[in-house]
This record gives sequence, C-alpha cells and structure tokens, in this order.
Amino acid sequence: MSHHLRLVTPELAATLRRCQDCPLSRLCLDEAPPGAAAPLPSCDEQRCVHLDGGQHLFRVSDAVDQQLHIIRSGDVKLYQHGRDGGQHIIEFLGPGAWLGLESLNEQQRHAGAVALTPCDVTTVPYSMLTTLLDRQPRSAEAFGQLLSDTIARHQQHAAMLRSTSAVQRVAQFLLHRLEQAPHGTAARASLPMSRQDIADYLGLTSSTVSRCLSALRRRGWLSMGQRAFSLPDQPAVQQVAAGMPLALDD
Amino acid sequence: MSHHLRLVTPELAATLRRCQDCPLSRLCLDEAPPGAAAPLPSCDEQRCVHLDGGQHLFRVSDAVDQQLHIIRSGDVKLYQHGRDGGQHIIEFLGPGAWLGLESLNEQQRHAGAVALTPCDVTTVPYSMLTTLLDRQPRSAEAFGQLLSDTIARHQQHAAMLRSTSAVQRVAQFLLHRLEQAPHGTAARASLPMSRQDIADYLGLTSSTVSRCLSALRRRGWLSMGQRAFSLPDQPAVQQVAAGMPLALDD
DNA sequence: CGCTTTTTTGAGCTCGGTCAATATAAGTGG
DNA sequence: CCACTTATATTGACCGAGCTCAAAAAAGCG
Repeated sequence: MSHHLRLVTPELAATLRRCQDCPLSRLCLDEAPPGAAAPLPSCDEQRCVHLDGGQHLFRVSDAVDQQLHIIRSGDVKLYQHGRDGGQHIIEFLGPGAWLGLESLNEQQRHAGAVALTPCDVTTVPYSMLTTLLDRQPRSAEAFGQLLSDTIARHQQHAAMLRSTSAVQRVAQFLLHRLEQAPHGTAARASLPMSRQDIADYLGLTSSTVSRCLSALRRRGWLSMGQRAFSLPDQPAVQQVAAGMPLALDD
Repeated sequence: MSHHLRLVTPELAATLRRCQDCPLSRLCLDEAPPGAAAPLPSCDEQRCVHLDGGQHLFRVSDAVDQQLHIIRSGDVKLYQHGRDGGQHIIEFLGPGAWLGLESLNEQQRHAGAVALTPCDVTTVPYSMLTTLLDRQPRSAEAFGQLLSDTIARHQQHAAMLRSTSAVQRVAQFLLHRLEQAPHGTAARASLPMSRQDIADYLGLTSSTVSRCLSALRRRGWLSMGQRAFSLPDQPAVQQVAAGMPLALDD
C-alpha cells in the first residue's frame, strides 16, 4: 500500500468534510491514492490505536519504534522514573498533543506514556513525517513551531517547580488545566489523574496536594466533583498562584 | 549581498580547512558566492557578535528578531522572571549551544539571555535556516534532533528540580557541569555563574547552595578555585546525587 | 586602601514531608 | 443490590530540611 502525503493548511482543512474536526491545528497527514479521484479517506481512517485507561503506549527503555503519536481523544501521562523509585510525571497530555518528540534522537525511550482514560491515538511514522517535511516547506516550519512550543511548555513547567509554596504550585496547576480545557464548558476542567500523579508532577506529596485542595475548597475558591473541578472564585486562585500566602490549616 | 547556503555534513566539514574547528556538530551554515570558485569564507567570518560579561543578547519581552544564535565561545545564562520578583534560570549554555529555539513560535521573547563571561555568538537568521532546511532533507532531520535534545534536556532539568534534597540537587548540578565540560582537562569544570544564579537554577537559596558546597568541601569530595572546581572523590558525589543522605552541618 | 558586592556561616522558625489513622471511592462476587 | 475487599483520598500529629533574617568574611573594583 503506497501512501501519498499532502499538507493540509488550516484554511484548506476547513474545506475538507472529514478533516474539519481534525485535532491537528497545523499539520494534517492525509492519505490519498496518487492521482485518483476516489473519495478521500478521512483522517480518522489512518492508523489509529485504541487504549483503555492504564494501558501503556510505550514504556521507559523501550526501543524507539520510529514513530510519533497524536492524541485524538482521551488523556495520557508522560513519566519517567526518579532515582528514589517514585515516578516523575513530565506532563499530562490531551487531545491534539503529540507524543514522542523528545525521542527523535534517541535509541531508547527515556519516558513512558500511559493512558489515564480510554484513548484514541494516531500513529505517524517518521518516514511519513520526513517525506512531508521535505516536500512542504511550510510544514517544516510548522513542525519547528510544534517543537518550539514543547520547549516553551517545559520551561514553564520548570518555572512552576521552582515556585516556593505548595499551594502556589497547586493553584497554578488548576489554572493551567482550566485554560487547556475546552473553555466552552463554563470554566470546568477534568482531573483524570490521581493525587499521586499530581504530586509527582508538582514535586510534592499526595498528602500535601490533598491539603492544598482542601484548603482551597474550604474557602470556596474551588469546587470539585469526582473527576472534574471548577473555580468559583478564579481571581482569588490566581492571586494564590501569583504567590499570595495561604495557611493550609483552618 | 546574496547568500547561498550549503549543508556541510560532519564528513565534509572535516575536509574544509576553516570549518574544521566549527563548534556546530550537525549543521554548518556556509556562505559562498553562487557559482564562484572564490575561496570559501570561513564560518568565523559569518555575522558574529561579541559580548562582554553581563551584556544581554536579548531580554524578556523583546520582540523576536527572527534569528537564532549559536554560542561559539563563553557562557550564557537563559532566564525568566519569577512571579515573586526573583529570576528563574532556565539553563546555562556553553560553546556549541543554540539560543532562541524556544521562541520560534512567539512574537515576544519570554526568556532573556545574558553573557556570564565574554562571549562570541554567531547569528543565524530564520530565513537562512529555513532555506537550508528546505533544500537539505538531512539538515531538517538534524535540526529536529537538535530540538528533540533540547526537550530531553529540559525534562532532565525538571526531574532534578523534583529531587527532594538540596545536596542532591547541588551534586547533580556539579556532575552535570563536569560531563558538559571539555573532559580533557582532568575532570575540572568552570563555574562562571554566581551562587544566586545556581540557586535560581536549582530552586534553592544562595545560602543553601553555599552550605551544600561547604558540606562537600569539608568532606574532601569537592575542591574549588575562584571560578572552577574539581571532584577529588567523584564516586562519593555520585552517591549523593543518587540520594545518599548528607548532613549539612558538621 | 576604602568601598561595594558576593559568599559564607549562624540561629530560629515554618512549611511541607513522614507516618499513620480514617474515610471515601471503586471494584468483586454472591 | 448489598456485603466484602481493595485502592485511593483526606486529615491529624510530629519533626526535620531548608528558608529567613542577619552578621561576619572574602572577593572585586576604582
């Protein structure tokens, strides 16, 4: 089966029926029989993998399989092992995010990826991507921006880890989840990961995370359901995130 | 003045007189008059900037000037402002490192770059780079690897920030400096940055950094000169970096 | 040689980690 | 649907690593 690659710019994507809900904002890999007028297969018909919650997409020390992944639905956590045995969460990734960018250069993966919820993941072989990059100058640019964004995101995360206070980190985390979430849903975001995961992400203990969340709830800044939350008083939380001191006990 | 861009592979680079000490391992931008047999200008004759210690290459909130930089000699710190006023050091960069990868996508810089020592910096306009990337598939690959490396480096840094103990972080920092340094010089590395900078990089206080260094010195693990250090007992320091507890006081 | 800036060291206190006890949620099988 | 088990979350009590504040020592620098 031979693949022909096309770049679909945002403008062009809008004109394609099946691609218009494509989670890729910049790059869209579109498979078409060369020179054929047959109906374009949708992005959804590309190689997709389904994962149940808890399943691994890849593990630390796996051989790199020469392909990237794009999350189409669901949430994934990217982690590595700390020297002390506990795992360090690198980041939580949702629909539209790319996985594997940090392994382009490596033989072995130094991070693992686990589904937090049921997921659909598209697989993109390096060969596909490099072919596309060679043919389409603008896509190389877009890909550069993708990597650039990732770097910037990690710098931000590192900055969060240097924030002194625990509540401060938790507040920043909640706000970050909110602005990542589809903000049509009235400032409500999901929390598909465990407290331990949040703790490992923020460099804290699950106990401390709990205490911070409780402290925010007690004041009415935060309201939590099972796997989601909202911030009734977002400005207050922003103040906390900016460094406003906040006692954990009553 | 029109520029013609050539990709110089590592193999080819070795055959070029003036390029053989080029600090770029993967990409080498080489300017030549189109079709002319004139002697090739050396990499060193490309646009270079010299900076004295303390001078800024760019500041936070500067407009992105559509160019990247490569450090040819000297050390640079990349920083951003923390909410609390103090600065957060993103990373310390030495000869061969690229600057500006995190801003490909941005209008404004969200990080600043300052010379720690006198520096020579080569300037690479985006236009040059994208032209090169378009023409030379392998260079696009190499550039991808460069970005991938940067992402991996940041993930490592984030992991360090989650390391619980202060001595642990300091030990990891010292070891990292050592392995980055030209290891011909008998396990000796430079420390061109202030204690405050180290503290901001590690998420600690300058006081604590001092205390940790003193603790290591007291035990004879570490020996420090003005702006450099060595590790007489590197294995011991590695143990500390791996989590071995170590009392700060005597 | 004064002056400023950086580094080191000290003493007290606080935040957040550790350990442990509930409490709540999520499964499991009858 | 309920009783039982297991995993996850919350909360409490205590303690130590590291921050704060501050002073002394060392290093730059004109």
